[in-house]
Formats: sequence, structure tokens, C-alpha cells
Amino acid sequence: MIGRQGVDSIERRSGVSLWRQIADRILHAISTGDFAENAALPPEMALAERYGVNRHTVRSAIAALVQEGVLRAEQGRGTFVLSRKRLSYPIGTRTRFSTGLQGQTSERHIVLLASSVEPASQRIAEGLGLAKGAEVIRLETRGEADGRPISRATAWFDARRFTGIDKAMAETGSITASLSRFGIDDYLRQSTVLSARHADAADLADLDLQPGAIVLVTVAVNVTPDGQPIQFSESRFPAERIELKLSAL
Amino acid sequence: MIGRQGVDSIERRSGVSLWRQIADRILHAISTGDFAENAALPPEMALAERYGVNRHTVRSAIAALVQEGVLRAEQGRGTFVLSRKRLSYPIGTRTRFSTGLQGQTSERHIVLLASSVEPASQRIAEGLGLAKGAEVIRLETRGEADGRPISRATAWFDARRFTGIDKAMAETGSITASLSRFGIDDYLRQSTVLSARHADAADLADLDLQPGAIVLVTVAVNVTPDGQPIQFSESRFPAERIELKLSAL
DNA sequence: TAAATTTGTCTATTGATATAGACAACTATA
DNA sequence: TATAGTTGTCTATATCAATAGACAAATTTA
Repeated sequence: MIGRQGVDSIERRSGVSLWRQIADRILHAISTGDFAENAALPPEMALAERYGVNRHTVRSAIAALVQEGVLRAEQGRGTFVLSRKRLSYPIGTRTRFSTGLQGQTSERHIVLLASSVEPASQRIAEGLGLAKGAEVIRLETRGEADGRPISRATAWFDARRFTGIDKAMAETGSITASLSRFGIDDYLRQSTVLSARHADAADLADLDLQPGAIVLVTVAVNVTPDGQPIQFSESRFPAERIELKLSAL
Repeated sequence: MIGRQGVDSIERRSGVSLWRQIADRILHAISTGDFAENAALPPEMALAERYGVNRHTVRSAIAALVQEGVLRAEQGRGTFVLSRKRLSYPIGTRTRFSTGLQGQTSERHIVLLASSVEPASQRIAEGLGLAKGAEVIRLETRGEADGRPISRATAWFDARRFTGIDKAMAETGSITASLSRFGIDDYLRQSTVLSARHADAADLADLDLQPGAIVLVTVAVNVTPDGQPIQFSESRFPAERIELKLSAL
């Protein structure tokens, strides 16, 4: 063996408290199967030793995860991992919210949080092929699966072409269904740009996340089959609940 | 306008210190163009008011970003945004490290950090179509562009078929070139699964990141044109330096 | 040159974070 | 039914994070 193993220590005075770093590690260990679902976590003392911190610090991390609904602690018995797998959200040429999660969830839908008409910013105008400042309709939506928020999206449409899409969206709860009211029976994903950051205050509230949570961010343009841009969107996915599976684009 | 605007406050007693949250916001503002590159940031007092914190807290955030090389502070003049754009790393059917960043960087290469032979774990065996426990070669690599680390990858190959690929990698500094030594002139990306998390201690060191940094994680399988799996890999990209552009898969 | 603006440094205080130890409460098991 | 193992609660202490105010140092502007 050349080289070295992965270090397993935590960072002090980093701006991120130890209990949150340990909470993140426990979440990661659960997601990789290192800590099995429905099974007991190692005892607090063992975790404290493993991460090189005090037992009380581990307790803070566990308390946060209990609060988040990831763990359940039982006095005298142990602390148990509740089963909530990360959903795998497919991204491809025909990315659709509802169909992609079939088989993984029993229920899923989109909620329209807000809508407005506004002038297009530079990047949105570019994405939609409009002049900067042209009127666009903005839809703020939240995707939910089995009652848990799993996405938070902002979508923009040409206001002239898609007048009333906000109402259609509120009524149908589906982008696909709303677009079909405007004669668009098929659309493709032209481009997707992906990044990640800490959730901001609005995302924390909308996605029911704890401060410090990470969101995956996609910026995408959907087009008609003949290449006409119809939708520009930015979506945020909580990284602790969702992974993105890139299928044939 | 229905609904509400994005909240612009920060979270207290969240496990993430205010100065780090503000540092993240400033980074985000720079990446969205809200704070222009090569221009002065608003004065500390203005930022303190904007984020609802004390001037000293803003100073802590700025100090961290100066440390990271994002800002430069000059007494009496102001604090300036240095220009370091986020690179756009394309992911598609023919994802290649070097070619994808052409035009964005003047120099890029891969460094082999370590290699070893080990038995395949469950998920790696599945990915490569081998029996669990079969011998695989593991390569630990770092990708760099213009002298800055931009990726940290672990790749596994069937040890029987690719004996000596570690040496080839060390000599050529290229996965593509190494594979061609084994008669593989073309390969495709079969699948990519994407997630994000905080960088662990090893990533922090290897990618020259500050604690609390976020990494994008891709888990991918590369196959020959006839569908034979040849490489299983997990790559970490610093979210502050890289965004992933999903092109035609 | 004087005034205004902006970053840099210092002291002081408060609350959150982390460590340490002791013991209570509860559960499983020998 | 003891006993060992586990989580829950309490006190105490030290360090980090955040606020507050004052003033110095450097630069720009009137």
C-alpha cells in the first residue's frame, strides 16, 4: 500500500461547531450504510472516543438529529437509526418531477408557494432567449414526497406566451400539465448546471431544514423538441434527503 | 405579487458560527455577481447592518475570506473582491478531465497521490460487475487547474485486467492515456450519482479548503463502448471552485 | 490641508460551545 | 435479583463566538 488512509478527525475553531460536524458525520455514516438503519448506534462513549470529543458533545449532535427525526434515543437501551433513505432524483433529457420518483415514494406532488410577474434579469433573459427586462412569470414551488419537502424551485416563463400559467400550476400541481394547456405536450432539458451551498434562511424554512444544511442547486433550461426555450429554473434539493442520478441526458 | 420575498437573515445558535454564515453569503453574492469582481465590497458597517450583526463579526468573516484568497483588505481604501471564477466542469457521456476545462484554464493535470490493491467492497464489486472481495486497484488522485486543486478522486479498477495501471497513471498523469495502454481507446460514462456534503478532514487537506467547505460528490461508472464496466470512481469537487455542467450524457 | 471615510487594534462583557466528573434513571442479561 | 451497560441530568470550568465602544492608521475627497 502506497500513501495513507482517510483521516477521521474533526476540525476545531472552524466556524462550524463540533456537535454539528459530528451530526453531519453520523448522517453520512447512515447514508453510506456504515450505521445500519433500524439498528442501534454505538454507545455515546464509543462515539466520543471515535470522534475524539467529549461525550456531552456527542450528545449535542445526537440531540440535533433526534430533533431532525433521524434518530430516536431510548434511555437504558440505546440510540436508534430511523429508516429514511435518501431519494434518488433522476436528471435527464426528460426530467419530470413526479415520474422520476415512482417506486421510491408512495405520494409526491408540487405546491405553488408564490408567483409574480417581473422583468427578466440578464441571466434569465439569456436562458429564455428574451430581451433583458422582458416580462416573465416567476413561480415559486416546493416538491414534496411522502409529506417531506424534497425540492424548492423557482421557475421563470415568458409572460407573454404563458399568461396564466401560475393559475394552471395552482390548479394542476404539475408543470407538465400546466404546459400542456399552452399546447406543449413534450419538452426536453437543454442544459443543467449544478452546484452546492449552505441553505439560506428561506430554504431552511421552506424545506424544513436545520441551519447548516447543504442544498444541491440545479439551474436548468427546458426547451420544446424543436429547441425553443420555454422554462428557466433554479431548484434546490436538500442534500441529506436527495441525491441526483444523472441518466441519459 | 403573491407570496413573499427571500428572507435575508442569518441563523443563530445553529452550530454554524455567524462569521462563517456571513462568509458563505459573501461568497455566494460574489458568485451570483451581486458583489462584482475586482470591485470594493460595501464597507464593514454597511455589511454589518445588512446582515444584522456586529461589525466585528463581519470582520471575522472577511478575515476568513482574506485567508482563503477571495478578498483583499486595504486599510483606508476598502475590501476588494479578487477575481477567481468558478470553473464549469462538464459531465456527459464522454467526460474527460483535461478536455472539459479547455478554454477555462491555461494548465490542468492530475496528480496520483496514492494507490493500493484491495478486495472490492459490495458497492464497488457491483459497479464493476465483479464478485465481492475480488482484487481491485485503487487510485487516489487530485486534479489541478492553474495550480489550484479542483478535484479529489478515488477510482477502482479490476486488478486482474488492469495490472500496472497505477504506474501508467503516475507516468502519464491521465486516466485516458493509462487506459489506452490496456487497449481501451474509448470509454463512456454509464452512470453518475450526485450528492453534496461538508468536506472531511482528508478533503480539506488535499483540496486546500477551509473547514466547513462543501464538496460536490459524484459516483460514476465508466464502461467500454460495448458496455463492459472498467472503472468505478468517487470524485469530490470543491463547490466554491467548481460547478458541474451536465451536457448530453 | 482639513474633514470624511474606511480598515485595524485594543479592552470589556455576555452567551454559546466544549470538556470534565458524578450520579440518577432505565433496560437487558447473567 | 443483582449487575453491567446505556441514556439523562446536574454542576463546574475554560475557551470560542458575538456584541459594544473607543480610538489609531491609512486613504480619499472636499
